[in-house]
Order: sequence, then C-alpha cells, then structure tokens
Amino acid sequence: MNYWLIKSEPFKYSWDQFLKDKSTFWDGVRNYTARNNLRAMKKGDLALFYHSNEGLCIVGIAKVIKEHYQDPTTDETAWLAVDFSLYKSLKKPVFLADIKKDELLKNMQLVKQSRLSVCAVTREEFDKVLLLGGM
DNA sequence: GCCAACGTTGGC
DNA sequence: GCCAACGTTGGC
Repeated sequence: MNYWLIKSEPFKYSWDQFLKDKSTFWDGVRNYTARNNLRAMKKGDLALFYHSNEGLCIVGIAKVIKEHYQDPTTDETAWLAVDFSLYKSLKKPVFLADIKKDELLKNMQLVKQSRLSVCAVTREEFDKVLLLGGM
C-alpha cells in the first residue's frame, strides 16, 4: 500500500466538483516524474488531494480505483491516466503554510519539489496530514 | 553528451 | 505580476 499526493488547481478541477462526481480520471500529466508516480499507483492506494494556486491546502483523500491506462487525451503512448474515487474529506484543510511549519512534513516532496503534480508521500507523512486534518 | 536558452509551474 | 526552481529543447 502506497500513499500519494495529487495536485489540482481548483479552477480546473476542485474538490467540490469531486464531491459531486464521486469519481474522476487523472489525465493530462506531461511530466515524466509525475507519470512514473501514476504508473506506480496500485488499486486501493490513497492519495491526498491538494489545491494549488488557490487554496494552497490539502482538502481530502482519493482512492485509486483503476490503475494506469493510456491517456485518452493524447495518442502518445508515453502518457497515462488513473481513475480515482472519493474516499474522505478532511475535517479541516491542511494548509501549505502549516505543512512548512511542521518538522515531519516540511520535507515532503510537495514542499521540496513544488512543481511536481503527482508526488509520493510516506506513511508517516500521510498519517500526520490526517492528524492535522482533524481525522 | 554537454550546456545555454527557453518554457512552465506554482508560491508569494 | 514577479521570480525561483526545474524540465525540455536544440545547437554544437
């Protein structure tokens, strides 16, 4: 079981929209590191859902329901999509500013490599985010 | 295979 | 709107 963090600009796809949809597909990733992370995801893995640009906080958790397949938005076979279902909303969002203040979380890939849209998260980091999120 | 130039992302 | 960080491209 692995843990991940997926970023979305609320402008493009928000947590609110995800709450309505109950499931979604993650496509359009055009970065090899992010692609490799998508490819490593297994059914049942959990992913923190982060709002970038606006919000700047982790708002909920998504669950992998379908492992990688050809990204339908391109013919290039290098790119993948993954399906997620709604898992849980955090009781309260965990802000980037708080993550940066936390001894354990300040080394998250999210902070260190801010441009990466699909990040790996350790078990310890995942648990701590849930704790800060009131879970 | 190196490296400069350029483009993109995302926090501030 | 600016800028730092990083990825990609293309000339050599």
